[in-house]
Amino acid sequence: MGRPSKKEERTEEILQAFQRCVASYGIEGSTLERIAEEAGLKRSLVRHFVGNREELVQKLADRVINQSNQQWAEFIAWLPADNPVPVLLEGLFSEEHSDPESVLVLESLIFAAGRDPDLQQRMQRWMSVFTDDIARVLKQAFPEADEQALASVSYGLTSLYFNLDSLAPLDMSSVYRQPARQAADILISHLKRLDSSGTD
Amino acid sequence: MGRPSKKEERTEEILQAFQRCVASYGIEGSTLERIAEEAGLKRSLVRHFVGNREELVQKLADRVINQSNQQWAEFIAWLPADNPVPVLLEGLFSEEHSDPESVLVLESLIFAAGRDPDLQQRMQRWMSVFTDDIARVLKQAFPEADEQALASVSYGLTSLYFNLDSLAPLDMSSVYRQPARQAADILISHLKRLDSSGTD
DNA sequence: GTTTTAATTGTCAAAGATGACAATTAAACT
DNA sequence: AGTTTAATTGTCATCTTTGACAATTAAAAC
Repeated sequence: MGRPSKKEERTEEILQAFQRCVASYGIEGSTLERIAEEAGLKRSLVRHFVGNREELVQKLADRVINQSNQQWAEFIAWLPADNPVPVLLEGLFSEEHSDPESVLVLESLIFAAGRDPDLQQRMQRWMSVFTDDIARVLKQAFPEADEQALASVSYGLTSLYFNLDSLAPLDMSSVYRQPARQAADILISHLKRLDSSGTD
Repeated sequence: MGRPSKKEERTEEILQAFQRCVASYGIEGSTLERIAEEAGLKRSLVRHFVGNREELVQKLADRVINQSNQQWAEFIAWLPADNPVPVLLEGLFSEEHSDPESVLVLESLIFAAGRDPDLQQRMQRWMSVFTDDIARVLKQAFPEADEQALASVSYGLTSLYFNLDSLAPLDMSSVYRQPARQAADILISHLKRLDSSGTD
């Protein structure tokens, strides 16, 4: 009985609004007032549903990290067993699949990790999962390539991917997307050459 | 006559302190109070010498961009005419030459450029100079390589360089420096293969 | 319609950040 | 010593952000 709770939806709306704010103003620049306005709510409601500022940031981090982990895991699992590399590159560098906002939020979290040991550990792990998963896919496609080369190419792809979105505020993605993609191709072609057993 | 002015030194000290603050708290998180404390001065003095917050940010941007441009120009000019590429890579990826603080500040400026059209233009130009200069050096070393490949490798090196420093808050540079360096080598080796006239 | 539960609104005080300015002190020069 | 210039200190009013909580309204069950 009693009035039905909107806690879950509201929390979701608020965290989404927070995410948008962080993407354009950064964590420190996202005041409760701004978040509330972005969510179309009163500030009191933000506090009522999600808590104080500290909890808000904590929950945003949880949400973003979990969401990213999940989407990434799905993406990796969804890659075709047969010839995964071109699909991987498409997913990382095509305009349709790009999501600068999420990446900017993740970067803000990495930045904030500098003064939050807990967050630092989580983002370290998050980063490792990213490069390790890529390395695993590459290893499968190029089994003869040595581990160092695989690790380097994985890291290289990661750098190219993140850098592209971190330059989003400059509004030059149209200029840099193609070079990023081509640089990725070059890194991959290096593995192809190392691996003459190439099914690729 | 009269008491000698310390405006220049103080301004310098304040902007350096601001820079340190930005590197760990971001632009929005750098309050005048914090900057003053970091500089070992009273807040009134910060205002007295540099002006209000707006001017402070403006002058920081000027300083960082100009300083970066100048150091970069010197670095490029200082490269040996003979075999510049290995020295270029050393400068970009060796631990001794790394300066994460400056890069973090530049990234904060790029981030802030999202809501400041003026700054956006300046950072666009700054970014272009960076990649174009690298492309010029590579062009000289590999004259036969096609322009697209040169542009892609230049952008790739830039991404690897920036990403390495932007991960500084994670305190994993010791892990990622070598992969970054090796990925850079892979990109370069691609140009070598394209350019059989290689003096390199 | 009464009860119950929770969303929603509104307000107030405390803390933090900023801007402005008066008062004082320090370092030069004559 | 006196003058001049500017650094330095201190304070006050204002604005913003935040936290806390009371009062009201809305939606369900009975």
